Amino acid sequence: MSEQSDFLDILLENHENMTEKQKKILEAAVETFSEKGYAATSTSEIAKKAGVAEGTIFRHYKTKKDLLLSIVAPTMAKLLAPFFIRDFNKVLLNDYGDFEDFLRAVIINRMEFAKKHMPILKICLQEIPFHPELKNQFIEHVFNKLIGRFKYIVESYQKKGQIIDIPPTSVMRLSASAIIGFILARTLLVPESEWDDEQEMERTIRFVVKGLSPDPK
Amino acid sequence: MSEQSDFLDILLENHENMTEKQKKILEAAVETFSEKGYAATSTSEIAKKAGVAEGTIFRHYKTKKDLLLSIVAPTMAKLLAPFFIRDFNKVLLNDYGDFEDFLRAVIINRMEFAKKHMPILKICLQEIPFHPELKNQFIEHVFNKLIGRFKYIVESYQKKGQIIDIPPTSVMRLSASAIIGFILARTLLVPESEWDDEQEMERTIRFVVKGLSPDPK
Amino acid sequence: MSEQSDFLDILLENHENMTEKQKKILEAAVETFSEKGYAATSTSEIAKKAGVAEGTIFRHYKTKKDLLLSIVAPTMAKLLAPFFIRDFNKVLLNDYGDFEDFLRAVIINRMEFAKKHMPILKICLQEIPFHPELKNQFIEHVFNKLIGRFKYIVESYQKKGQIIDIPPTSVMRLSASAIIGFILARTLLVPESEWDDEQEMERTIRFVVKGLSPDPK
Amino acid sequence: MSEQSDFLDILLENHENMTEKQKKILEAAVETFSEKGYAATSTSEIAKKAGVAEGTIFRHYKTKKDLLLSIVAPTMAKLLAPFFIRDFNKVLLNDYGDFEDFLRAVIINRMEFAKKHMPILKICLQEIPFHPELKNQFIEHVFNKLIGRFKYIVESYQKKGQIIDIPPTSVMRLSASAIIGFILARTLLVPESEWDDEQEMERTIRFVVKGLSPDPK
DNA sequence: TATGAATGAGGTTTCATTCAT
DNA sequence: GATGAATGAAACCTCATTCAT
Repeated sequence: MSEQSDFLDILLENHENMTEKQKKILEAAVETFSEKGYAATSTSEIAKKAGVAEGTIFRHYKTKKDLLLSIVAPTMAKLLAPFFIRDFNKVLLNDYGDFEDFLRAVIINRMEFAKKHMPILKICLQEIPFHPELKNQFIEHVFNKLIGRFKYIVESYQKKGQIIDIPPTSVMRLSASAIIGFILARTLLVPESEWDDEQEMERTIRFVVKGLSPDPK
Repeated sequence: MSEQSDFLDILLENHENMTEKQKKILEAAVETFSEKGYAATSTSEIAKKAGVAEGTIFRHYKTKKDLLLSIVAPTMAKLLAPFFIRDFNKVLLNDYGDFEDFLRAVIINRMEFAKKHMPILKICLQEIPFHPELKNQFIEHVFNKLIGRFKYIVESYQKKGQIIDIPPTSVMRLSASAIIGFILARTLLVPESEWDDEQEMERTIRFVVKGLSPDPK
Repeated sequence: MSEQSDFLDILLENHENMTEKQKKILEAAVETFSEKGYAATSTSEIAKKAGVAEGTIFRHYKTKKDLLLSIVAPTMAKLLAPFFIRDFNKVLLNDYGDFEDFLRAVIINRMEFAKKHMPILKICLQEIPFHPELKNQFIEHVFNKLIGRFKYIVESYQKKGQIIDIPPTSVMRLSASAIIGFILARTLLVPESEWDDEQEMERTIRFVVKGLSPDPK
Repeated sequence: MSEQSDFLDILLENHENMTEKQKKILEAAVETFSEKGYAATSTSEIAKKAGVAEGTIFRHYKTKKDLLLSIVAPTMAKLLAPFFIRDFNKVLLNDYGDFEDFLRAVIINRMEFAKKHMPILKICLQEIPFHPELKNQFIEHVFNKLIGRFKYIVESYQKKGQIIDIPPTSVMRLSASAIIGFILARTLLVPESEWDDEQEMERTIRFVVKGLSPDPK
């Protein structure tokens, strides 16, 4: 399954009846927003890149902001959170005995996801701070649901004595920092340099696992 | 020393001969760029907020981009890196025996710095990805110098057997992730909620220290 | 007979083969043109209000202007003048002895007409000044025919010594001003306030009759 | 005193500090709005006619609507009503014994006013029905004040036995219809034809005076 | 016949920048 | 140095109209 079609599958989940041109518009918008930022992108640029007339954009999206939301909102509401949660369920059902195995699965999974959807994720990251609606959507659909799931998982590992006894939110913050830092370092800072993926991942996992391990009695 | 004057001190280091109006322009620009993003901010808006005429901005800064650079560049070149390095020197001279003490000092120091200069840091974070000059400046003046310093420090602690034997860049990535994650969580995600600063900091320090500690032989 | 069907009857006089959609389009156009003015009304708005596709309008009316003309032209050519003339004939055939009786009949008749077709009349009033074709049509089909008829009637009353001996056009101007002023005051200025229709009409009739009565010898 | 400068005097009453270009914009806007209607006039057309850049319009008037209001509102608030009232005062102070003399003065005065400001009056007439703010302003600043004044005058003539004893509003309606009908016939319908101004005016005055005269006892 | 996606010209408005004062 | 009117290119958006289905 190619990245392209996968991306469209996701954005199309509820809009199967999408024109070819509309798809082109979405693709062009994602690419340009990601490269230059939302505010610095002009609709005429998107139209040109999509190979459509500028008016066509506004037939499908009432405003430029609408176009942004139609990219970011489903990414957060239907893509990020559900995927996350589904993965976590899978992870739980598989009943990884070790926190380490669980962490490894999550990192690999999210890493792949990030690689596939980097442009759209970059847009989210860049625009959420400037658009209160997006911020609210993020908190509601992503953050809160994430916390709920994570709390349950962490507590189960804490009961097993594999994680130190601190609030699950703190566990989440520390783990997420490491994972996101790993992804960002990988994709943004050193995109082409010497970087042993396998090794760095192992180092990250070891770091988190040891960092969160309980003190010996 | 008030935050205001401190901010201006920094941006003024090389431009002692700055008019009152110019200072007002800088302040207004920082505030607005931070709130709405560079591309979404109009110069007329800055002028209004600064209480100057629209033309006055262009008397001091040839273009709007110039204004951005005059905020971000010195922040990175003279503010971020030098401060960092100076602190590190202090830290080293004081010869903290424990890596833990060193880490604690760094976190407290950077935390204060971030609190004081949040708007300007937000601008950097948001705009660096879209402006190649800034990206280069960042890598050259901040990232590379940081790595140089850090490498030296990490290796000294590795020699003391307090840090696991992995590449200093990995140590830096893992530590920085935790610190930056701590700061972002503190300032962006939970700006007003229940958050025990002291405790969370201790948890973060413990996490990094344990996470980087060498395996027992 | 409902107002709706009556309206369509009139506009349909020569176009018996009008589809249901076409009727809907005409109704929607009349309503919207009247509310917002021709230039400020978009064809898509009409389409939406009529419940048809945007393209359907242009299947029946080559241009937007065509749509306007197809409303205004028949209203003037077949609706306004003929009705007027027919009434006048009736009036004359009945041979009202008194100018006063004649005037009363005209006012009542036109008042009812105006109430029934206010939107379409408003469109005519608003758009005639901006469209030379309409202006010509108005002068040719309404104004000139009206004058011809009126001249004959006025002269007959002048012969009877019931109207002062001034040019019929002046009589027409003065009478029309009073009648139109009456209708506008009634429909536009005081649409809901205290207004005794019966009494105001009597006052208007008395005003015109006395105003046009010959000087006593 | 030329019509041009007079017009600007009026619109400038409160804005003495108006750019030359701004005046040009106002003139061009009045001319074009009057000719083609507000909605059918483009700002680029106004700019071209005024000999300024399109942006210049929006430096002085935030929106196109603003430009309309800046023409119509003062015309109604400061021009129409006050002039009217001042004239009426003059008229009263001069203590015209006869209602006929009073009427003659009013007709002449308003006729001149209409001739001078026809374009701007046409704009008012055309646009008030489509803009609720304007409608309210008209009722508040023109209509209500007019009624107040007129009531007083009419009643004084009714006491003198020169006007029939009907409500002053009815007197006003009938008189205004005749005057406005006179002006419109003169300026719109027969702008160039054979029309003896002097005679038509006398006929109108006679018509109103006789039409409103009390019944002989 | 009816549709509605697509168009592109043109509409209103914004904005960085210039320049006479 | 400071102003703010002026600019004109370009931004976002609308709309009458066309055309493949």
